[in-house]
Amino acid sequence: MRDTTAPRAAELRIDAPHRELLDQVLDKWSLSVLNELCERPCRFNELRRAIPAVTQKSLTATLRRLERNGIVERHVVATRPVAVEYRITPLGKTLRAPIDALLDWADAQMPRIENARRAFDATVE
Amino acid sequence: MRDTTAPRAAELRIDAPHRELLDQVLDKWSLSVLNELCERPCRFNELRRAIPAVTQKSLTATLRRLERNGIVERHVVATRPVAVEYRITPLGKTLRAPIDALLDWADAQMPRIENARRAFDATVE
DNA sequence: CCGTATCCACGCGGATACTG
DNA sequence: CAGTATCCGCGTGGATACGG
Repeated sequence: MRDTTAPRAAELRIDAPHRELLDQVLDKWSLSVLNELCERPCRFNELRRAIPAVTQKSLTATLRRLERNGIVERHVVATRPVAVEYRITPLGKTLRAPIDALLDWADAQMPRIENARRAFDATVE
Repeated sequence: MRDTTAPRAAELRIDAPHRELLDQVLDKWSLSVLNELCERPCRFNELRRAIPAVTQKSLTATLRRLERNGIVERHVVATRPVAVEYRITPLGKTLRAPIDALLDWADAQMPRIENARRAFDATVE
């Protein structure tokens, strides 16, 4: 919680580490992956099926990035062939609330946004 | 507001329009711009000075995108030379809360994230 | 099943120069 | 002052093929 008593704002600095973190955590496929893993642990190919548009390469990259940031865990079960299960971590769960806030915002404001886009596109034609 | 009465999760769909909207609103420079404009209306070059790392081209693009989505307004004062003032709109202000939630999360969890990164990088070396 | 390796196209964003 | 125009490198992400 940042200081809300300060009359001046300006303390809302978006520095490089912040930006980088948000980029890693909010990138193209992360939200979908997080969404799935918030419900249940998933195998790699379960995730692929749940998110049909993602390629294998991108899904691997997304999972590695989230793992590196401590958002998901990777569990390898040494069967033949191997089974790999991905789970959300406690740290990852703390991301749920702010992401939900963002998605709620998007849901709520989407009509106004679309109006604004139409209006803008009309003036520029 | 999504339906919070549903016991099941899985309703947290991230579809293409959602992703596109978030991409437009959370892109590389938008947070910094929004941050400035939440405090006060700004001229173009005021914004450049406030965000030294942004190029003219990128700042223009960011402002156009935000304007198109109804997040900021552009006011041209017909002096010589022209003055252009950018302001946040009421719609834009509704973005503040979810973005703050995200930045608060980043502030709070940054140490844990950095630990996770070090641990991960150590195992992979 | 769960990846890695390779190739390639495309678009973003920076640098620079110029204009009303 | 507030942009537009142009060029260009570089990373990201898709397609495809192969490996443990």
